[in-house]
Amino acid sequence: MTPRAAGGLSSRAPGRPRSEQAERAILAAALELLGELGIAGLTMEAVAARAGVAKTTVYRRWSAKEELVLDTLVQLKGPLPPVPDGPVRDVLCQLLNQMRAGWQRDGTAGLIRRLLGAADDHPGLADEYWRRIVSPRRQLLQELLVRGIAAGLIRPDADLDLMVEMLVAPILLRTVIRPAPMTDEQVAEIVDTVLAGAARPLALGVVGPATAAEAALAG
Amino acid sequence: MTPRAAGGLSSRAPGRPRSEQAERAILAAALELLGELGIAGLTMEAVAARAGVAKTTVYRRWSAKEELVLDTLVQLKGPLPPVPDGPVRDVLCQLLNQMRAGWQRDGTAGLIRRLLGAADDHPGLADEYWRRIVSPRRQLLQELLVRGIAAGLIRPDADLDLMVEMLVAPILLRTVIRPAPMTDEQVAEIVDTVLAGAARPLALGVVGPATAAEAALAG
DNA sequence: CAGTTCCGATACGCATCCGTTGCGTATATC
DNA sequence: GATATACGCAACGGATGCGTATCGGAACTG
Repeated sequence: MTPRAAGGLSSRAPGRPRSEQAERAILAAALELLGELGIAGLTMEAVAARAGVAKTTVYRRWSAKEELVLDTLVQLKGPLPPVPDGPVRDVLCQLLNQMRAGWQRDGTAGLIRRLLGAADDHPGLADEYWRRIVSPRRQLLQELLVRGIAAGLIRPDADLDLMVEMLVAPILLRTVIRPAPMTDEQVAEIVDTVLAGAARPLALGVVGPATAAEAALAG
Repeated sequence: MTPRAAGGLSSRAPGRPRSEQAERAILAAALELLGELGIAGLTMEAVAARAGVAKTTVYRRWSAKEELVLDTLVQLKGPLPPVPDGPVRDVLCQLLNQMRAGWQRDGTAGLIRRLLGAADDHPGLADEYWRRIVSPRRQLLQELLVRGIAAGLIRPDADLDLMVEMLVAPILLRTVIRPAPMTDEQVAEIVDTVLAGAARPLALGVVGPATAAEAALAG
């Protein structure tokens, strides 16, 4: 589509070149407005205004609103944080606190809430976000849990998918779904709880006596 | 406002009375459309059409769209399910599976996602939903955990708020945020994990040796 | 300088939706 | 029957937003 893609070596295309600064400004403005107003609330006029650019300049690059929104989300990916070395338990705390900080930054929580609400209108967008951003980080946690199995910290037949969700979901709830304060100690509490549960041989042996005591107390 | 509120005993207000059937049809249609299209997508014309009613009939009862939406949500409350008797662990499984079934019914998940996305536009609506629907059920779970403390199943200084969220959040994630299959066994797994973590005296004694073993393995 | 493309500004056509109004008809009380 | 209200239908004014079109000027190539 773009003439720039064709001319690799020789002469550039004739005419005034497109301003790359305008392109960056448009994407930045779109990202902001996306978090503030959501997909439905975002308007091309507002994007152009905040970017300090005429509406025609936006439409010259993205022929429709949905294309702009998709490119805006794609630029979000960011590099995966490197996995630090150390005991699995401490690394888990560290990574989860990192996620928490990310969700609490700026308007990130609002942006994710907006995307959730619009997931049914634009399934492609939500899938893209999940594929590019969520899945890799989830994969990373899961590999960490595998290390935990090797270290004898987690029983080998544990449901790792479920464990990852038990680690992430409470933090997601307190940062994105229903923002509320959350301390490092609480994150550690979550990690220790999940690890304690994953170390348990098969549950019934542990829960049995307690419920028996309770039954005796109730009866 | 309504003349019906004034005339308690004697004569009814003059003129043709309002159709209560139309009122029910409007609320039902609004609820459906709210789940399908969200607050922003819901239009008064669509509500009237689906209810089989003229638009004026809607505006005669609710003077604006937001008022209709609020009344639509309020009718959702439904009675709190009675707390069954039995061992805390089993009752927890039962209640959580009940919540899971509720979220998986019909378009409930979509409705909640829509509300989440619109929470920033209409903070009053989200608060109302939380106050009327979420909080009572959360309170119920918390009281159940108090019973668990009395039974010696949970250590007395446990963070009950956090525990409730650790129980609910993973289910919320798999039913509302990112719908995926979930079995009764997985719900039980969550309950047992959280209970195992809450029984632990103070964590460090349990995690210590495992990380030590891991450190020996890594070094 | 000639040719080409980008840019900003403005205006437009088209569609959607909110909330209102007018009118003829239906259903109630006195 | 007189009166008062609700109902369905249709149309309207006002606002918003998408995507397009036009125009003068700016930037870059040969």
